[in-house]
Amino acid sequence: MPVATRETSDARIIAHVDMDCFYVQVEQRKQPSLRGLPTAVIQYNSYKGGALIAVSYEARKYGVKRSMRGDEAQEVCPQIQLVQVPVARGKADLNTYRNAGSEVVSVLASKGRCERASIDEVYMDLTEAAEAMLKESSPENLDDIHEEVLKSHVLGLHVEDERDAKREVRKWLCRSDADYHDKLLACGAIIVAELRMQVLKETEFTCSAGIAHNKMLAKLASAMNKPAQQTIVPRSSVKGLLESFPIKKMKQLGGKLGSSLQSDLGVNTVGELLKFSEEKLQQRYGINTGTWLWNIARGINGEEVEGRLLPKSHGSGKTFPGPQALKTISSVQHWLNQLCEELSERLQSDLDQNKRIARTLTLHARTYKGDSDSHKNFPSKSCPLRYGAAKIQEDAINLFQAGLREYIGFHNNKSQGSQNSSWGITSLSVGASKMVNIPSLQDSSCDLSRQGDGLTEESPLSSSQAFHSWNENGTTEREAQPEPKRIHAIPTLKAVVKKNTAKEKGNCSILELFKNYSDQCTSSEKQHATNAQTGKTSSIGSESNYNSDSTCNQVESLKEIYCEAIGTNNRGSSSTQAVEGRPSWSYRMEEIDPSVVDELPPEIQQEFRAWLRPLKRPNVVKRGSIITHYFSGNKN
DNA sequence: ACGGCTTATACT
DNA sequence: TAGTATAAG
Repeated sequence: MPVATRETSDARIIAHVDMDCFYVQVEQRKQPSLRGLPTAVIQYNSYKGGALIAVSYEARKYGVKRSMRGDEAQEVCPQIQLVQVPVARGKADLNTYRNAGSEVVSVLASKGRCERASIDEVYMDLTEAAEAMLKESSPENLDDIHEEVLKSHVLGLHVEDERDAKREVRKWLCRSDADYHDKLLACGAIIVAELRMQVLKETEFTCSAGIAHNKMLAKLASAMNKPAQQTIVPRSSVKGLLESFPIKKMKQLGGKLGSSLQSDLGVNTVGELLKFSEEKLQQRYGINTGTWLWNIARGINGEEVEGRLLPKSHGSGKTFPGPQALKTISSVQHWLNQLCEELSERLQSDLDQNKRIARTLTLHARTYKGDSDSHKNFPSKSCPLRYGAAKIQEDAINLFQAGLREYIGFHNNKSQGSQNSSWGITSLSVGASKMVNIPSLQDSSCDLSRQGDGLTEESPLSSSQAFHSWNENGTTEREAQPEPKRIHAIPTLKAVVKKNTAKEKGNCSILELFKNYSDQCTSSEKQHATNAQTGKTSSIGSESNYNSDSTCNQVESLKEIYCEAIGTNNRGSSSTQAVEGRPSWSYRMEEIDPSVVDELPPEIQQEFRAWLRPLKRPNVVKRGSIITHYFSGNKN
């Protein structure tokens, strides 16, 4: 029977795919003679030989690092091949890399839900694919496992002798006493190896990957063995992995937050985070961040793979460091024109290929910060976006002027008409955001499955025309236009909760537990939930006694909620409605006393707690306020 | 005041 | 909402 799991449970199979020194590979494909040579991609050759933005693994052996200048790189590695980023309109042009990234995504998207995490990284949810594979042939029966799979690294698997590695990995993959999670992981690893080979074949790019039960662990793993390798994270290895893992290397903790963890809490490894209660972390870092930290310390991460193959915004920018700072309106005008041209071009391709438009134009600028006392930043400004390079340019310069007036007003002094020196712009950028699909050209089938083909799809004229007619009589009256049907502008909290609550398939220890539990806990019908409980049930959950009526009731209600969410009581579709009005639920999650979870068997308490907890909560209460402290439940 | 350029997200 | 700040690579 098809079983369901909530996505926040760790029965998922998640992969993180990370292209190896991607820009270098793109250049090496363009210029194959560079293959195998120490190579780096640089931009702006002028100052100290340009800045490195990607370094091949051959070059890394010589100590070449990103964030070296070209000159520096040549000192440590004289043979290094330096390739320049393409330049257009006087600025770096990353389009070739963007397009190459899209090539990769469209290969990967054939196999499962993909989230484009950056130009060269993708998350995949392979749960369904892995389950399907496991269903028809468990890896234990697989004689024919490809070399690439055997080259996987399995965390926590000890291989005495390197030469035995593949044999050991095969044994791990095929061992018949593997638990369900490990078998699914094995299937995931097989799928990922296939995908990586397919990427290589179709794009000539190598990549590395991590296969784990959630995004955080998958991401961690993909970086552990590079290039062109994959790493598996069995559940049993998580604790040991995180224990000594440097906190600053965790995603999201590389900046100030991570530093604060170190200096304020004295936490240098993820393991050391375990010492702090959830409340303590919430009190210090806010409700969401606190809970997030508490979870990642335990290897728990319920974030979903988004299913998004296209970027949510486009931007074009350039810096004008130090002496090159722009000091006249006309120089700003010039550069804004360049940036807007590029932006407009990219918006037009996006429209042609993906049938969507951007609705907001944003301008950012920076001024030098050094000496002047008033620490005021140049304000960002935005306005409705009108298509066409000329219009974007016009709007952008107006935004700039508006920002400048404000900036000068705050800053201090008298404006010198147009010439001079109370300001200097060190960075300019324009961005387009709030992408929405165009109703008329959007076919009714689900776009997600088609997005990957955007590149190959072709009907530029028709799409432009459709757009223009839609847009025709209202550049300013845009709001009066009929709204595109399937706008999902901002995911509301409700939507998030819904996604996390109503869910699909898989298998889960909780479900199994409840099966057993209801077998023994006589009544499976809720009306009889008040049945007298005898000591018999305690055989499940250690010594804990389910002897209080209310506890039993609540445990029953947990069960109902769980069954509801996974659609065993109702069809999956009804659960959508259940979240909005909850007509079909007998209990609300928030009515459950959290302490009943303590009564559950220890092995699933953590899982259930993660499951009960909404992914995000509105951050209403001020950080560290008395109120938070006062109402925070007690957990050890 | 240089590592440049892009993107995403959380907070307010 | 718009605008700011943080983070990543």
